[in-house]
Amino acid sequence: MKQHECSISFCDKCAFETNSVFKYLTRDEIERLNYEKDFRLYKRGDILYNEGNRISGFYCINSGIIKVFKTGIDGKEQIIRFARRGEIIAYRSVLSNESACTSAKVVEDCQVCFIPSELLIQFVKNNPAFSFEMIKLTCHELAEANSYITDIAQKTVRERLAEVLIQLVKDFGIDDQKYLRISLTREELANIVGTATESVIRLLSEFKTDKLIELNGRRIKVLDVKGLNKISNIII
Amino acid sequence: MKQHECSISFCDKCAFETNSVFKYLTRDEIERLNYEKDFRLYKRGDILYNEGNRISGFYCINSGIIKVFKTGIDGKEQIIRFARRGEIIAYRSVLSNESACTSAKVVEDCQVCFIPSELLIQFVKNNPAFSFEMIKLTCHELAEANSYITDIAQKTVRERLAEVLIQLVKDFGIDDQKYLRISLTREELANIVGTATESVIRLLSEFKTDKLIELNGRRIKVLDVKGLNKISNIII
DNA sequence: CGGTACGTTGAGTCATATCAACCATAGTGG
DNA sequence: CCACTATGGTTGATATGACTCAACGTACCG
Repeated sequence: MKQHECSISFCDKCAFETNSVFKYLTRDEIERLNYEKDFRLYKRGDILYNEGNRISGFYCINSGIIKVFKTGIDGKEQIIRFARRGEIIAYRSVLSNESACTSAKVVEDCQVCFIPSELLIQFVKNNPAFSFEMIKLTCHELAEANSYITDIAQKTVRERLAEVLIQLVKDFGIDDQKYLRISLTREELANIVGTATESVIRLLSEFKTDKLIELNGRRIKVLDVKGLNKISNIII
Repeated sequence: MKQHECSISFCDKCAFETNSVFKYLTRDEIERLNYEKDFRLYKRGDILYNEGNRISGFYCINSGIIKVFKTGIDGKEQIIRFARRGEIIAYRSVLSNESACTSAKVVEDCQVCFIPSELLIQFVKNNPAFSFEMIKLTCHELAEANSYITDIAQKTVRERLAEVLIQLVKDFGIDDQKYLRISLTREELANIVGTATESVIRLLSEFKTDKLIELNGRRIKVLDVKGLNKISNIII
């Protein structure tokens, strides 16, 4: 878990570029944020915090990708969500003043800002507009979580894998060669879907046979989003 | 979906008795709440609102039990949570100004108060203490949802059913004869666990054989919480 | 009394997990 | 430079948990 100090663009610039919740802070508040934040670099595999940790602040991601997960039976990870540029993690534990109920690990090398707990609490308590946005953010995550519960409970692994691929396309996009802009190990994919690594491998190669995707090691080329949608049985 | 008007104790009294979020409102605010709320009665099976509805307010439960669920493949319900005395539902949709992402149906006859959207939004925008409590509430639900995702993804149906029974004991308690204070159909149990009705029936009768529970129609007597805990493989 | 909703049981099937073996790749250290 | 190890990917064989389908029992209700 290496950390390096270095400089980064001011928070106000970043907040507007990324459309983050910090957009709703006042000029003074964002100055304080800028002053008190701690800029850090992390490499793939680094852990930001672990389930059960009492944490003294939360993180805003400037670049890179973080996975947020819970650890279940015999250490198997269940990935809850990914966080990328402009998104914040660990704010839940700060706000409810509980120890972390998830862990966070770097998927793609990251630049993040660490922000002390007190600051978030003060902003929430003093700035109603910001507070309202935080509520919306949390509500949004809650809606997603509920819908994921329904999916996992009712859909087959095949349907869920197709859905996860579509979701990854929506969240991270594809490059000009149609390659997904996030690359995960088979095990990580399995830990999103909630299945065994071998099942992911088999299903991916089925999708490949059906010309829905192409595989190049860890890189996935998405050929037929409509086809995947059909498989995933998305409820509108 | 029958509704009746009638009188009920003032909100301030109720809020303190039930320890609800409304405890954090000012005297003036709770007066307004009291004045603008609409008291209603619902019977088992009544629907408060449906997924996709645009709703003009939210509900505070005074007595009875409501199930909040999402509708999945071919109409199968996935129960997300229950709400009981002092708890509020549908606030998520109000706050994020989206149509409902769940439905709500009465499990045990209810007295509820219907509160117009504007009121909640005003309270949240003007009362930081209340707003902070709303954030905590949402964060708490989020933590529970995340942990349920992990459970469904990683545990067997048997483990989950045991866990659900324990959770129901925690939430609703047992009477002096050790009967669970909520009675659900087998199908409803299945819709919490995320499985088929028949599977619940078979597993319940296994639990009965193993002297963990006793069954009397819809009523469940919980004999051995420790045993259920062991089966459920609870992660501390 | 028939109707409807719920509960139960058995049999058969299938998706998915598990176990095991093997390959590819990259990094490490002597 | 090569053996060594770790990590990730793949495939096949096998086991089994859980679902589906179907039949039937039970109980309440108008």
